[in-house]
Amino acid sequence: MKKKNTLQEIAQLAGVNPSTVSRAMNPATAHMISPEKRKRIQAICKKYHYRPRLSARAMATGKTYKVGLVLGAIEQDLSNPLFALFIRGLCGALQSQGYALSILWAGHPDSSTDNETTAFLESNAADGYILGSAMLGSLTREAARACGKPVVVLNTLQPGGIDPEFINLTRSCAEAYREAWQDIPPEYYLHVAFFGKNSPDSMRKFNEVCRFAPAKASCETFLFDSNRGGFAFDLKNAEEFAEQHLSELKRFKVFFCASDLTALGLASAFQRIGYKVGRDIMLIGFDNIEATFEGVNFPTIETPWEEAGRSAIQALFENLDMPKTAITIPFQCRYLSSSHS
Amino acid sequence: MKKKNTLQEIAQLAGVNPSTVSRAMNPATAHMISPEKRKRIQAICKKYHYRPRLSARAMATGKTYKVGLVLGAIEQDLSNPLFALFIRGLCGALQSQGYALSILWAGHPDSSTDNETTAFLESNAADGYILGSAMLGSLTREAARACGKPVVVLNTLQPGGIDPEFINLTRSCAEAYREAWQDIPPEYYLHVAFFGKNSPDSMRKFNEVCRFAPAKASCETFLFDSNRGGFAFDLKNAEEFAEQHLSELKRFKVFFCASDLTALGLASAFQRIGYKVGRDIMLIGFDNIEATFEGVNFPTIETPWEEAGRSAIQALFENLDMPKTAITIPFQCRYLSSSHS
DNA sequence: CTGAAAGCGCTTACAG
DNA sequence: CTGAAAGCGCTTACAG
Repeated sequence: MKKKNTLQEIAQLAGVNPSTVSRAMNPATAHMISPEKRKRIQAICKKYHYRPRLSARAMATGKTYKVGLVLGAIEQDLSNPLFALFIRGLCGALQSQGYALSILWAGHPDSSTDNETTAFLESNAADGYILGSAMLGSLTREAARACGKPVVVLNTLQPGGIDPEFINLTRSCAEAYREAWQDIPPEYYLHVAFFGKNSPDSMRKFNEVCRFAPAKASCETFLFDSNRGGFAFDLKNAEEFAEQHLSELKRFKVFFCASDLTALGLASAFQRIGYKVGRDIMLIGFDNIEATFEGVNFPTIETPWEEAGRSAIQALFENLDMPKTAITIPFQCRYLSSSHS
Repeated sequence: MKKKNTLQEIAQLAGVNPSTVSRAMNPATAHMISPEKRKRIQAICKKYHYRPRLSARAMATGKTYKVGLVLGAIEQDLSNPLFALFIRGLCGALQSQGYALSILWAGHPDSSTDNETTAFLESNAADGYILGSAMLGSLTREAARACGKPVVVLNTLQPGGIDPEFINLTRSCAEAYREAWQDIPPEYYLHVAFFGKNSPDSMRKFNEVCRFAPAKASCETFLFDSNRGGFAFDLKNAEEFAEQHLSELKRFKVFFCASDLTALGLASAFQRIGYKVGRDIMLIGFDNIEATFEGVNFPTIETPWEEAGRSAIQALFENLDMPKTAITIPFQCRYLSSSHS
């Protein structure tokens, strides 16, 4: 079947007006066409692999059917498996509506790619944007602000607070940490530590841990500077640090960990000296990677990244007309007790 | 400055014909306009943050200014830091030409997202496609074949051979392995092993190692089944396996490793028994992650992923008109001796 | 070098 | 339920 290229040609083949074909092919208007005619038209379209050309439809409707994901340090953002889940959420929600995700590499702040990004934003290349990285140049942020389209910022990655001009997608771990504390026997309250890589993200998590600590509890920190970058080294880095500081670490019974990988590293170190996780020490992970691949055997706190991606898209679609409201879309982390695996 | 939305408005402001504005704004035609007029028009456009709307331009030119990256198992593909480099290469090359990358999640083979992908491909949503994953449904592959647009397949991920209907981006490690062997003292030729995770990718690497082995050399394999998925565990998995098989491993002097991470795991295991890498044993890594973050202290084989991304785009652009030629675009791996760090 | 006009392939009031 | 027509905002021969 040779591919037919335009509405016109299909209309001729079907012996109807192009507008009839158009209506039959659009789910939103298909009901206007009599069932027999609709079926016949759709059959012809399928036969010739015809679909309305997206750019023509875009021109006619004023939409672009694109949402732009603006990334700064691609190599960092994209190499996190959890970010991949977020993207999957974005793509899933978009594609079911006939939209697609466009990646915009804003490069390093204020580089030439920053300008390309600005150009992209100013050329109405998408109906909405998602700022997915903390590493964005001011030019890019400014252009996003001025583009007249709704913008979602991923606030987990954003050290600052709520941005009044954007739609803020924020992570809320309150409930999860509260539940985690409830699982800790009170006799351990004075033997709780936070363990993880020294990073702003860890500090934020530590603050949350403290915020929801019971009255008589306390929490110390063990933060290691990672000489090797990338989360692929998190496990090993954690293990090495733990081995070096085992004598101090042994004073504690419970560890809130910055990630599942650091928790696994800590576990390895303890296992080497015969400690058993769950018996001698208690670990509470934070989903970093583990949950995407297999069950964990200690409790962890899960961030519903895919769901967050879907929420981001939903928020964009709901704000297509009134772009610049200060909105906060929280997504709740969940505490998963160890039995979940 | 209120944003001006159309060529018309800008033309009025500048007191010229819309076509003159159009020409002044397009780098390819700007030379047709007298310098003074051009400057004046460009200044006005900048002042009002005006750029020609991409979808209108697309309609007029018949291009889409998009290239689609078709991904199957997003969570796998995107979570590899090296794939991120590939994407950076794609985005960089595209953006400098006014193009953007669209992500297409084809989902699990033959699921409903497969249909969405087909719909996307049939609606002329991009000027070319890159099949970035081995995990693609047959529907998707078929649609890519039929879409009348150039298609690049990433052949490193493809177990099969060259596909005559696509542009094949293939990795060539011949030269790198040849050089690697040259660095190995002949007295070790009978004490060489390949070490890595048991996977098709490892097997292909092992085959290459053997193919370029000197006449009197031999190479055994040590492949471990990874009980934990994801490359974040590669290091730890390798280390554990190596510790369990240390007595056998000690028979060897040289290890070709499937990745830098597995090499690091192996190194850890040997270090625990006092061996020193570079003195007692020789490791040859394969860039998996390490090189993106820091120098390695053993030789490795680097795949120029970002360059590969740029090559993919170049190949697409060169084949916009004659899409279905069997083309092979090789990208050469490089052997990096340990001195490079 | 610049303008007037046709046209890209759809969608969607409007009329019947 | 269907058709004829206008229009979305650009680009690009064509004419001058």
